[in-house]
Amino acid sequence: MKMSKMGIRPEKTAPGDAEAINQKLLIQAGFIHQEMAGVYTFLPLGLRVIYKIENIVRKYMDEIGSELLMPGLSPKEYWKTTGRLETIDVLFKASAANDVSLAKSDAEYILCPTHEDVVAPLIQKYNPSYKDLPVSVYQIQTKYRNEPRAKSGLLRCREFRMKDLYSFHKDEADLKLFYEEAKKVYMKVFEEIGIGKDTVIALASGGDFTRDYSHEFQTRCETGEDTIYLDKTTGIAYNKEVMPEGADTNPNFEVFNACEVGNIFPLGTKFTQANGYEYTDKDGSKKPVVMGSYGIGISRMMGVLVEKFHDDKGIIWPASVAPFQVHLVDLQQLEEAGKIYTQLKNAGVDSLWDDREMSAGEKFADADLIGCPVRVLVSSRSLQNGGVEVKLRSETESKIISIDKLIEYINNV
RNA sequence: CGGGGUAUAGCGCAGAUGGUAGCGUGCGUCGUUCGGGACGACGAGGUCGUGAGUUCGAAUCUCACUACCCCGACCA
Repeated sequence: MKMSKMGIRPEKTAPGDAEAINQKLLIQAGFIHQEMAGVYTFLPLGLRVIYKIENIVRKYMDEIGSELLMPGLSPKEYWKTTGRLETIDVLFKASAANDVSLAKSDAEYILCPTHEDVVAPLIQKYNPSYKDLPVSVYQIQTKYRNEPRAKSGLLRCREFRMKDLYSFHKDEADLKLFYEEAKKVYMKVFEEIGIGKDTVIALASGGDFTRDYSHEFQTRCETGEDTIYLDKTTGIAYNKEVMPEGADTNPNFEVFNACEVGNIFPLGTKFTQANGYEYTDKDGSKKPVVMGSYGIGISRMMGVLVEKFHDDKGIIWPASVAPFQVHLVDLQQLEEAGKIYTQLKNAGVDSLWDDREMSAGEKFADADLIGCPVRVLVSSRSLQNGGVEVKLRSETESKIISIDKLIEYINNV
């Protein structure tokens, strides 16, 4: 992508009222634009990161479920059926009553905060028999939750991207099998994104979903809003919310801040029973379907990555989710820059080509701010020295690489 | 929803005791520069969050409202 045609440019200063580092850097670098508290536009750079994260998630979720897409807008009746119209206090309700064309209508809809209530009747319709189970579906979709206090940039939004997967089983034992498999697949996702070693599975409250524990995927992060207690002998992690008083003085626990990037719930029959979803077993008897739900916060993940991976100059994206692999800096509008851009493109390397007429310092500053893994600098000086100058965002030293070895170099980074 | 803070040019900010708004940056034109946010000259850009009130006169004082940020409560 040519930077001159991106339609968005980095700011020289960070927003004055932002405190969270992800909010400051993502806005300053031009990844997101705030529309309201907790509601953001994903700008070209930001959308690319969202897609990168989503595609990694998608790749692994395809191993355990099939993708579909449910609507963000849903009929109120689904939520009445499950009783959650009253119990979820962050529901956004959409009204059509003031639309002249529907003058007398008092129809009210729900902007979905999650989809258990929508997916259960859907799956019920197509999967009546023991032969159909287990079955699982997922989607990557925009959620709406009227958080009483949106904050910290992408960490806590009122509109956000989420992957949610739902599984349906004949019994608790089968759910348990799937549930454990889902944990493993989740960890693969986090490993590929680059936070595998820093992510633990913590026992947490099941909320009003279940009296059992739910399991949170918590990524170590100094600015994270959750506190995790890791039992050093058993290796089991707990969210502070389920810890008894006094545990923080117990030396057997390692205590650290973390940010929740995923949460999985054994739902039991709460949603299926509310809908009267029973399958017909082999012997002809009716039995309640057992359900689980599994979420990953896509847009929050983007925020967490910035919280974790940055320095005083800007973002340092993990290569797997960087908006571009290469930031091509062209200091003098050289013809070679265009050739290199095409060469990279033909080799399947995404690059952001800074073709703007600006000073070198500004281009370097923007490259550091945006945070692509590899900076490739082409200038009359670099050409004189035998090629292009490459520098990793995570390092300070640069070196000259001949143009014909550039692709090979990048592929080995 | 409680507590605190903020709201002035695209962005970042300054404007004591009331007198009709300024700096930096960015933007436009010209010239000089050209490898870590270059320099000079000229220029464009603001109903000072909204609405009332006090006053001859309000960015400034009073009240109400709204929005945003932070702490707390909440977070299926």
